Amino acid sequence: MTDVRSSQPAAVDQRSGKRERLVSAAIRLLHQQGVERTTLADIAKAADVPVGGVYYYFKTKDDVVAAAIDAHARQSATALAQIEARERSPKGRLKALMKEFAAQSELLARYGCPLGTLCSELDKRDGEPSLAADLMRVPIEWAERQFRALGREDAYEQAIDLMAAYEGSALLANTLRDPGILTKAAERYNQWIDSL
Amino acid sequence: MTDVRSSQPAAVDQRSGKRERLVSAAIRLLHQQGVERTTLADIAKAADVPVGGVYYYFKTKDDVVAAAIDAHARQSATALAQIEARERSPKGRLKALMKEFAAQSELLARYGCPLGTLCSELDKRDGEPSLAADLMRVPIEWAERQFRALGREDAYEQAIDLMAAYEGSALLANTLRDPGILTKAAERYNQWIDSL
DNA sequence: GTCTATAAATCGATAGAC
DNA sequence: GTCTATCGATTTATAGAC
Repeated sequence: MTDVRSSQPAAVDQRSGKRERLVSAAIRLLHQQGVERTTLADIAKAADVPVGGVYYYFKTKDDVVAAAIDAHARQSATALAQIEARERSPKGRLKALMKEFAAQSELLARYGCPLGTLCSELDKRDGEPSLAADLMRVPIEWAERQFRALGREDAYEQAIDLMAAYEGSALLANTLRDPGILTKAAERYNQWIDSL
Repeated sequence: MTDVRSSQPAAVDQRSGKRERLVSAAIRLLHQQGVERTTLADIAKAADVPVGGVYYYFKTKDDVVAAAIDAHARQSATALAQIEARERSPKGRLKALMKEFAAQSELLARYGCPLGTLCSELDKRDGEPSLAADLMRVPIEWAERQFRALGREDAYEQAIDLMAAYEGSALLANTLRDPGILTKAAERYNQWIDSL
C-alpha cells in the first residue's frame, strides 16, 4: 500500500495538527456524503482550515482521498489487532467482530458501511481496482487467519462469505433504513460460529 | 412508485424514440460510471441526442435518474415474472434467480450490481430513503413470495438474507475483480435450496 | 415542438501576497 | 511556510432561435 505519510511536507504540521484534522474530517465526510459529493471546501470547513489552504497539505483532492483511505486502513488494522489481543480463541475473535458490526448498526443503517460505500464509489471513479481493494483485504485476511486457526481448509472462502454477508446486510440496512437487518445477520452468524 | 411516464410531454416522442434512448443510455451509464460521474452530456451523446435537448424531455438531471430507476424497476419486475411463468416450483424459481445472477458475474465484477451501487450512491445524494429503496424491494418481495410458498414462516428474513448475500458477493466481486466470488456464492445457495 | 447558444453556478486548482 | 484571492474547467440549466 502507498505510504501517504511521505507526501506530507517535511518538518511541517508538528504543532497545529491541521493535516491530521483534514484527514479525520475527510474520513467522516467521505462516509456520510460520499467521495463525489464531498468538496474540498466541505473538508476544510469541517477541519477548520482555510479553504484554499488544503493545497498546502495535499497536492490534489485524490491525495486527500488516498490519505483518508490509508488512515482508515490503519484504524481497521488496529481495531482488529485489539480484538486479536483481547480474545484468545478464533471463535471468540470472530464473534467479537460480529459484535462490533452489530454495535454500529445505527450508523451503518444511516450512512452504509464506510468500507463498502467507498469501494463501490471508487470503482466507478478509477475504473480499475483501487486503493479501496487493499482496504477490503484487511478484514478479509484477518478473518481468513481466524478460520485457518479453526482448521478450515476453505478459510479464504469462509472469510469472503463472512464479509459478503456483512457488506450485503449493511447495504440493505442502509437502503431500507433498518438496523435490525444487521443485528439479525450478526446474531445468525454468531450461532453458526458456535455450531462449528 | 412515482409514475415517471406522466412527466413526458403530451403527444411527443411517438416516432423518434429519443426519450426512450435517453432512458436506456442513462440506465447503462449510471451503472458503469455512477450517478455523480455521469453528466447529461454523456447521456445525450450515448443516446445520440443534442446535449441541451435533454431538457426538452426532462426537467432536471434528477428527473432523468428517476426515469431510469423507474424503467429499471419495470425491467426487473418483468424478468422476475418471466421466471415465475417459466418455473413452476418455488425452489426452481429461486434457483433460476441464482442462475441469472451467476450468468452476469463478469459484468457485475466489472461494474458492480446496478441495483446495489445505485442504492448506495443515491443514499449519499438524498440523505433519505430514495426511489432506489422501492427498486430494492422488487426482488426482495419476489423472493419472499417464493419462500412463503415453500411454507417458511420467516419468508421475509430469508428473502433479506438472499439479497444480502447477493449484494455483498457482488460488492466483493467488484472490488476484488473476481467473478468467481459470485458464481461460488450462487452455487452454495443452490445447494442450500436443494436441501430444503 | 425541437434544438442551439449561452448563462449561472460549482469546484478543483494555482499564483502570488504576507 | 501559510493562506487569500482568483482563475479555468466543468456541468446544470435556460432563453430564445428555427
